[in-house]
Amino acid sequence: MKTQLSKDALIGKLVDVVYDYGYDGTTLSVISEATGLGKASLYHHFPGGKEEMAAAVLAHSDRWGEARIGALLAGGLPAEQKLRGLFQALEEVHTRSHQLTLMNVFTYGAARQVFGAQVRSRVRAGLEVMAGLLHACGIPSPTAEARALDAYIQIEGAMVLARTLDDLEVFRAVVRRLPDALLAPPSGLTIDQLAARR
Amino acid sequence: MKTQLSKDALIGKLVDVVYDYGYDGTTLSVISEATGLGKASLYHHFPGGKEEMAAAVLAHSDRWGEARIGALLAGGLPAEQKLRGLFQALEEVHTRSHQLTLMNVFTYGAARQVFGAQVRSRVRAGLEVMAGLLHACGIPSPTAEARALDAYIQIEGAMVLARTLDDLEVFRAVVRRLPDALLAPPSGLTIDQLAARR
DNA sequence: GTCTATATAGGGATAGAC
DNA sequence: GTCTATCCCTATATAGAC
Repeated sequence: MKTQLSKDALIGKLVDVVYDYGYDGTTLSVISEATGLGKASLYHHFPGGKEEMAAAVLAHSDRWGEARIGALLAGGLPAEQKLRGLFQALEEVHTRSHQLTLMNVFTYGAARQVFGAQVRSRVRAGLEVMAGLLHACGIPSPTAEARALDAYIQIEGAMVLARTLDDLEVFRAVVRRLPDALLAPPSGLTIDQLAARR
Repeated sequence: MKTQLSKDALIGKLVDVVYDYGYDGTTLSVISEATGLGKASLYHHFPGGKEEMAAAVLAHSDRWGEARIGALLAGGLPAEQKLRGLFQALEEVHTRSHQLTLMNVFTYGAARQVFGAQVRSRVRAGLEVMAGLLHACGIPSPTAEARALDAYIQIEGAMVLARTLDDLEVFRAVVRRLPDALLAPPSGLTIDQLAARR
């Protein structure tokens, strides 16, 4: 058979594996089993081997961002709806309680040397996008940047706790309450009023 | 020579390596280089091999908790000082911007099967301790539990972002502002007033 | 308690048939 | 485009000398 799996489907499997096992834990044997392809076939698609496969995972994340988030930002919605849509998109891609993130796959060990800088620049770009949205929602500039960083911290932390406690709800609750918390007027609601809004 | 490195010092090296490389990335070669011991010597100290070495890292974390946190909790300080001391202890152990955490080493891939449940129970215990302290500080019970979970989320998330951005300050800022945020009266300060207190 | 040497398995990677 | 077979290297682990 020429093709059992489209390139996109192949990369999709790759993404799942990497986010389950981490970079070092993702062996060619694991990929082979997950995709149904032999090791040599994997090298046909990715001559650069494991490193190129990991790069494909990163590139997949980029494409997803450009498609899903880019379309959202380019659309005619008001800034607040864009921000809320962003968190909705986030909830859509994190569906398993275990499941790592870019930041928890590529920022330590062997992967850090190769991909650390790339991940950093993507995160920085993401922080700017979120701060920009908050600014467009009326949050003054220094506060907007601080809240964007806080948002990332809480998102990543929620994923870590969800994985550790094996409870996806931990992540969902945070993602759902964050938009209101971020959009609160600079001297508005108390943290508990915000928590009660969940 | 009989002993170049005490068992405690040996485990200390082990801890550093595991928190730098993750479970899969921590190879015996890396450990050997970090400790100056040959592989066979490592097996003398840990007959169970890599798994026992990882278990020693977990046990080290337990001992640290019992010593550093246990003493704090057993002491005669008021609850608020105990809580603040807890965050101070946290800042003491996280000294490098890269550096993983228990939750980011043992909760995925091969390690998850072996150590996932242990880490989960330790985190649950930690959550109870923190909620108990908050309760003792006058935070009513459902709020205390929610804030304890939020604290863990922000701590872990801050470590992830600090590692990704290679900036330890990200972590430090969160750890320093958290005590005030957690101790705020249930309908007290706004989130920005809290942020301004950093 | 540490070492050298070695056994065995699995990792990444390639050649070449189909 | 996928496979089988194979290569080399590293990983974990052990035996036995010192």
